[in-house]
Amino acid sequence: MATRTDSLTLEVVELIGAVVARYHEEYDRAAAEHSLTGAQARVLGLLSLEPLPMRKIALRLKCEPSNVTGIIDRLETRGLVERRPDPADRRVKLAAATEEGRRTARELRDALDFAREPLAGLSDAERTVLRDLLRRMLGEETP
Amino acid sequence: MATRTDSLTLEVVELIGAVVARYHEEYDRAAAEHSLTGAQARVLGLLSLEPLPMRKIALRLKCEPSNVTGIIDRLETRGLVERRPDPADRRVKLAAATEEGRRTARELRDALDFAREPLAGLSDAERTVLRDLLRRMLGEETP
DNA sequence: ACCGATTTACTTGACAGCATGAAATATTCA
DNA sequence: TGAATATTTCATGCTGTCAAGTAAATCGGT
Repeated sequence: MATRTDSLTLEVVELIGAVVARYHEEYDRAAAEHSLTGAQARVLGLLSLEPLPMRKIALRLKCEPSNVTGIIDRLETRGLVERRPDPADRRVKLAAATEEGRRTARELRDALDFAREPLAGLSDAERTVLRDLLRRMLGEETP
Repeated sequence: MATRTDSLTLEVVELIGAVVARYHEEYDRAAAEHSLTGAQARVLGLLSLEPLPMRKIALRLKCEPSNVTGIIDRLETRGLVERRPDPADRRVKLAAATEEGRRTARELRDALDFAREPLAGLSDAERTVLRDLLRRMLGEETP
């Protein structure tokens, strides 16, 4: 298709690349302020909502379960996360954020300027348009 | 500010997170098809446009120069990149894509479906709107 | 114009984190 | 009992940082 060579599409792709870079910068910067890596911050964010079995963390991160072991190890060492047995299945271990972990996750969310700064210049109407375009891009038809 | 708690903004931020995840999936998948890591693919893409001194690669990647040494080492081992002296300054080494490197970079770009698939559902008018919104988000006022 | 001190470019080595894959253990389920 | 599942451990490779080292350019004072 002509899609690839068309200059408008190329520019949009380039802009998306810039957004991706910016997103990571902000995310890693916010994480580093709490001496966390990006991966640790991401997992802590997940666990601040609900405890999860290791297996499901791996699914969300799209990585091997053996990798999650190490990430949870580091968070656990720092007292941000704890492992609990799952009463329903003694094979699984639930990773849960501790009180301190939840607090850190909250501070992390608050420190993430990405939500505020770049979007601040857009009106509500523009954000709605952007939301709908992104939804369509991602193939989730507007419900 | 109310910006953070407003649900429209939150949804847009979440969608951007999804775009970021999708972007990486596609990028890493395309790179893996050529047995390259994401970082290697990124550097090869840069060098396929023009040779660059190690220092500038580090600037573009926002990482330490010592890190670039290893990435270029691996690409050089595979014959995709070569180091050349800079005639103007004997301290600097220019990394340049070889013929095979440029070919791989081209195949990589062609295999990157991100440009086609998610944008394919959008009309030209919609892409223009998206482009302008992204530009404003990134703070580059439309020239 | 020269020379020593500083700065710049790159590399090396040590170390931590993320990621994979294979093998081991414990538990569940058919 | 035997197959499947959840987690961990181990070996390995890549990315990233930082500190130290080498080589080359540049600057300032004479």
